[in-house]
Amino acid sequence: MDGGNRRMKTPKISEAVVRRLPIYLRFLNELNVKNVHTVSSQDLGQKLDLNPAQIRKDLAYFGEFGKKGIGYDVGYLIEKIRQILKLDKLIPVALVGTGNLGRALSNYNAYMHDNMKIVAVFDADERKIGGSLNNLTVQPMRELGEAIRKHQVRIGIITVPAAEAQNVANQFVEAGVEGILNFAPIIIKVPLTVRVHHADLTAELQSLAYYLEK
Amino acid sequence: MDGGNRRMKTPKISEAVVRRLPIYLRFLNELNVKNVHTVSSQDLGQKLDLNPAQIRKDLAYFGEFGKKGIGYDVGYLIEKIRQILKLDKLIPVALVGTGNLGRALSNYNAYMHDNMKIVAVFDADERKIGGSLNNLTVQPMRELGEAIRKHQVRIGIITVPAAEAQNVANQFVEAGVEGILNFAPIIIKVPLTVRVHHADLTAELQSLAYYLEK
DNA sequence: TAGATTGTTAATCGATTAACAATC
DNA sequence: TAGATTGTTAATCGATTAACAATC
Repeated sequence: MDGGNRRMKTPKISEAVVRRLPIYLRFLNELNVKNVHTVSSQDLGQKLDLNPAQIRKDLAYFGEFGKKGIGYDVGYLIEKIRQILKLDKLIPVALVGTGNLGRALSNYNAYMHDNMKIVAVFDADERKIGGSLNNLTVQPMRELGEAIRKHQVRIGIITVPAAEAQNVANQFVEAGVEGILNFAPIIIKVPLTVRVHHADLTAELQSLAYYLEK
Repeated sequence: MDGGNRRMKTPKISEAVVRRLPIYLRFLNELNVKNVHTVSSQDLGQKLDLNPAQIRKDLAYFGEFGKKGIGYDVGYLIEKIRQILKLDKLIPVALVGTGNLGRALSNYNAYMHDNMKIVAVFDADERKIGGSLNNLTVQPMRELGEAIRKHQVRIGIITVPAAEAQNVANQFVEAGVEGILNFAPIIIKVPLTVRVHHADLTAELQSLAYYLEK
């Protein structure tokens, strides 16, 4: 289902593991800012509400980054996780949909995500086109393909209404995007070669309701 | 770790199951709008990229909602899932942080989430106070406790910078909120009686990078 | 009746946690 | 050396999927 084992550099990393790496990275960056140079799986587990054994196991999938009896060097581990997540080189990102959510994300992005950079923004609404968003000019949808190829965009973000999301996804795929982060409340269909993550804010909120008393 | 088995109405429902219920609900609502009256686990699985057996099993935790040989009645299943998720009665929600993300969510909310309603919004920035957000007036933080009690707010949404998130969470907890949806990129600590969901947009995006080729 | 599809049990698969030898 | 902590194996736990009797 994976289409053959690429380079077999890593055996078979589960999604759960990959999703925890950014969490580790973020906390390590905090430690780094505070000039903390060493951290144990114990410390990490405590702060992140995770089992220390799990953290060690997660990291061990990718190499031996720690020192027995000591722990992990913060700077070194940051470097390694950034490599694993491919955040050690610039990843150009495009965004479609310049509503509140789109604007929120491009601000977020402007200073938060090391090496992921929104390089083009699009909107289907003629009135929004030509407007400015975080130093970028909002472009019409018809320019999407060309702009994506020109900037070598690898990841697309969808912040449009559900009814338009599949259409936008198709255009992203057509233009050669490798990954999509979809905020529209709908399951979009793409070829197996394209990875989709679904940030489902409504589902997040509704599932929270389940845990209310009575 | 759960503090005893409450009413034992349901045996022990996993988080994974609960997170899928809103997905089912949303698609069922779409069918309902299209006047589709019956749906099979097969159909659902196809549209939602899930195994039909899993869908049947998920639903079976809560009762026998289908008819053998026929499938599920769309309207009836909607009603049942809404009950399970406690969306059959109004759930008042408060939001702290009226930046782009906060504004995006309150718009979203205004028309999307059946029976979850943002009834109060707050900001720490004096300049934002008194402003209007989706028919609500932005209130200062000092009014949070009183407003939450007055409106019987049960869920709090945090859309403030990481540095302030724990503080806001504390105030939510203090005021008696039962669940928190946290958008700040930090793990917040709350008593076990309060449920926290973490919508980690940065992590979502960064983990996507892992799946890029090369 | 024949065909379809549920609810549920059993089988499989995968992820988390515990335990501990290795070693800094 | 004694204490601490990793990397890793084994044990446990939990979730997904397959299979099928029941039945509409």
